[in-house]
Amino acid sequence: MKIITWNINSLRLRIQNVKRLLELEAPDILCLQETKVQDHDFPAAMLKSFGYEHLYFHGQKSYNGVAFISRVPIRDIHPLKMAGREDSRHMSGILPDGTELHNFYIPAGVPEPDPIANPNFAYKLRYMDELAEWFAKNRKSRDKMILVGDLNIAPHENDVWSHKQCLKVVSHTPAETDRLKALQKDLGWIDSGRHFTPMDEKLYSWWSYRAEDWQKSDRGRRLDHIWATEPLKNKLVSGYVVKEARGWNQPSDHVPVVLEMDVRC
DNA sequence: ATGGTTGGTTACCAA
Repeated sequence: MKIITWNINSLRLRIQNVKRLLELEAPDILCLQETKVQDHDFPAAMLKSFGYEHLYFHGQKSYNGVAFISRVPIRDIHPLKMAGREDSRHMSGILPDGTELHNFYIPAGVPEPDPIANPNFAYKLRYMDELAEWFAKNRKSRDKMILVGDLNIAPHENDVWSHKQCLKVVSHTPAETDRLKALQKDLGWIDSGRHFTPMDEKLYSWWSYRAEDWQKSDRGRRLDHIWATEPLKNKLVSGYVVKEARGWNQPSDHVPVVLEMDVRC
């Protein structure tokens, strides 16, 4: 089974990029964030024509929005709402083998990393706190689960281009990285990105639109993640990012993150 | 210290 997560930053604008990824990587399930499309405008016919029959989406106007583009049916689709808001930032479902799949778009929280001056950052911290509470209360480390998404946090030193210069930049502040690491530790989640790429190697999934040349400056961050719980550990086969997607026509600022597992779905 | 770009919507907000 191959699962991909991708912040598409408008599904309708980048439907041809989605087609290209599906042809290139042929995932069983593509998990999207920032679809920016309401459910009645979701490009279902187009995605079905790409060979993906099972579509699940939870969108809203202009912002946010998550989806599963799948070759296999996913049951018990369910959105979680955090921090007292109705944002379309999560959906979960159960795969045919019983694994629970969670797809998150965690608030970016920009621009200043100050919860008093910046309500967006306060929302992000509260979202993280409630997320940790929800998993602690409702799930166990022995549950077969995969968690993917744009978590908007680069937890480790080599998940950003400069640890020192990013410490006060939203996505790499201790308030955020401590919370993400605690969430990971609680249920013993395995970070597949770092399972397959050593900690001392730079690994990014996002490059800003604002760089003159994203490749040359290479000021990336690893904001997108795929985690798995312990029962799936010995099934993990490979994990990588599709960096070339950042160079496609009208690219998303995020690239797809891939996990392959030795599991039939 | 600042501005740099993009997308959705349609005058700015979110990232």
